[in-house]
Amino acid sequence: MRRTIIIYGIAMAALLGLLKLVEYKYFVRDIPLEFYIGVVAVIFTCLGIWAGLRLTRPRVIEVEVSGPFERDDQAVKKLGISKREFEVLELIAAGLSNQNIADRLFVSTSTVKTHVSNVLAKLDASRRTEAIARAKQLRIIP
Amino acid sequence: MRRTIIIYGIAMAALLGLLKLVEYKYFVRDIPLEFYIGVVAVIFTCLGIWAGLRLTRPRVIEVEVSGPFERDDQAVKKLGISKREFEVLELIAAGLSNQNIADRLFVSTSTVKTHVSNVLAKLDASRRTEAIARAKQLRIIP
DNA sequence: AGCGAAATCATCCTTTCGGCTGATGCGCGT
DNA sequence: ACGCGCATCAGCCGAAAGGATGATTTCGCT
Repeated sequence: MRRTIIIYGIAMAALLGLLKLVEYKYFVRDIPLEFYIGVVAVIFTCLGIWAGLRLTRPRVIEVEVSGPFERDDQAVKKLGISKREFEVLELIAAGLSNQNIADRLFVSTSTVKTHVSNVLAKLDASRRTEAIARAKQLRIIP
Repeated sequence: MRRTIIIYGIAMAALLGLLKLVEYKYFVRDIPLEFYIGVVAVIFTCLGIWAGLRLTRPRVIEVEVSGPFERDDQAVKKLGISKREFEVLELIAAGLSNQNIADRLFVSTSTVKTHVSNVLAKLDASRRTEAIARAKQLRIIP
């Protein structure tokens, strides 16, 4: 989150600087102001869309039909797995890498690694694939 | 979606019109260009965020039935996964490391790695966790 | 207001994985 | 006999994952 804001700020600053430069170097005054504004509008619209998507929490997905899968929340609680850790566990099971997870949850890979380590410890696993297998077995993921 | 685009277009046009108006009426040239640009950037960033969220909302996915599991041998054959490779895939899904698999199948880790690589390629995955997810989705493992 | 649990991030180090290349042996079918 | 698919093994390299530890921030609850 912080990172995105920073990146956004930098991009904004860079763009303004660039515009300033262009203005002085190439007599931008000759370009109609509307065009100028239009370019900025388009660029920032794109940035806005990007930022908006980035900032939005991953919509969970969920589906369920048929399968009589029912999460054993009891087990989750008993193992002491926190909410965030559980999210990470789900993404692991979805086949994402730490980097992928970090991007999706909008945190650093360090954080993801910490969560992963905690999950592994709590599930008594030493590999993520093992964690998936155990979690499935314990009925805490489909 | 269509409506969103229309609204967006109208908003953009209205804003540009407004700016033009302001420009002529109140000598906007006196206002520093940077400030001008900044305002536009902020406004369009917000619009971008709003539009982005609006445009990408509904993303519902599938499916799945989970009754008694039934392997889709068709899929396995279609993917060209050999017998041995399939064995390895099952052990991967069971959470074993390459070393574990090698021990269990009485072959070297080199062999296991080769099989794993082939499986990954055939499932179009780049991590074993991804392979597990895809295999599950394709109903070739439970 | 303050305590404790979560969540976040970082660094260092080791192990495991994955990609690539290349090689050998075996059975099967034309 | 020859080609072909499959299974087997090896070595190298870089990337990803895992373990250990410490620090800071945020947040819920009392």
